[in-house]
Amino acid sequence: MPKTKAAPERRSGCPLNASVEMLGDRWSLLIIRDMMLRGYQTFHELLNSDEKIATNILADRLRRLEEYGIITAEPDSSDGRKVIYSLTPRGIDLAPVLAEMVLWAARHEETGNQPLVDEMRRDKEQLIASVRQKWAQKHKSLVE
Amino acid sequence: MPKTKAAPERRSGCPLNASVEMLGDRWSLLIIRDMMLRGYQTFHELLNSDEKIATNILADRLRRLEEYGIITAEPDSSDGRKVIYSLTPRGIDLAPVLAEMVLWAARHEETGNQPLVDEMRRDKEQLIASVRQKWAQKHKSLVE
DNA sequence: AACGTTACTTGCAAAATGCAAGTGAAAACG
DNA sequence: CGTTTTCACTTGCATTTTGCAAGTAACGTT
Repeated sequence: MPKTKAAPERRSGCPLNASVEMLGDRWSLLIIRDMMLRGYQTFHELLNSDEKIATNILADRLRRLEEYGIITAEPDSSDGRKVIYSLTPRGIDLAPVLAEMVLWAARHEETGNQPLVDEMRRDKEQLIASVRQKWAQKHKSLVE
Repeated sequence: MPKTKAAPERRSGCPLNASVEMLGDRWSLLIIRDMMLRGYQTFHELLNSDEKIATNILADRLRRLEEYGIITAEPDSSDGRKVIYSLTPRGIDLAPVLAEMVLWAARHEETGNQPLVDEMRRDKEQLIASVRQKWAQKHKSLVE
């Protein structure tokens, strides 16, 4: 299995630094959240995020996430204009990171999206498992 | 006189967005890593991170992390030049987030700091517990 | 008093971000 | 068929953030 391709020079070899260089900005994890939890798969859908990302930034982040092997971009077979973005196994593996970040913020701060938080709190492992399963089905349906 | 905390209007109410707005940059989590795992507590120590942060950025991030209640800044009682930065309970609660980010990067990519990764893999909960305990002692020793 | 430490600040160039408008290809409509 | 709409971007430009080098004020050491 190919790991990452010739990586741009990292500031250090620490794995946390690797994560931060790939995901440490104000948008990447929100895009992954929308794909993972809301099932968004097109540029247009991702533009409608609650946080109102700009089109050039979204295009840039999708390009970077693809480079990092976190998502894939494939032309839609039934609509030549559309591009279907999908999480790779590597992207799906970010579910625990997202879960811990949601729980951390919710623990100390008044935030919205209480249903999500409650579900995370109630059974984090179960939710992560269901995300994996949902995406397994999505990949299957894209092939069929 | 410290700046008044102005209500930092959030882009959305999602708890993940709250986390990202507080921690979503290339330095904050690395600073927290150095405090949590290496026990760094002064400006000078934090400057010696593997990733070579600039002094103005470090000062700015420490200010922000304090505003968010993730760390505290107290003058050193035995050396008037020094400021002792400490993780608050809220900061310590970031241990699971750090752990998952380390494990994610290590799972799919060649990175260094293998001892840390191995320890995380072997027993994540145990490591998080030991971080909590280490910091409990540190707080006690600061009071005594 | 002179000198080194410590925790910053300041000035400035470079890069990243954000907004508005535009582009080109494909689909949908009439 | 021609026109309009949808879609996934790109481009231009102003603003903000970052990064580097240098400076500074307070304290501690000798």
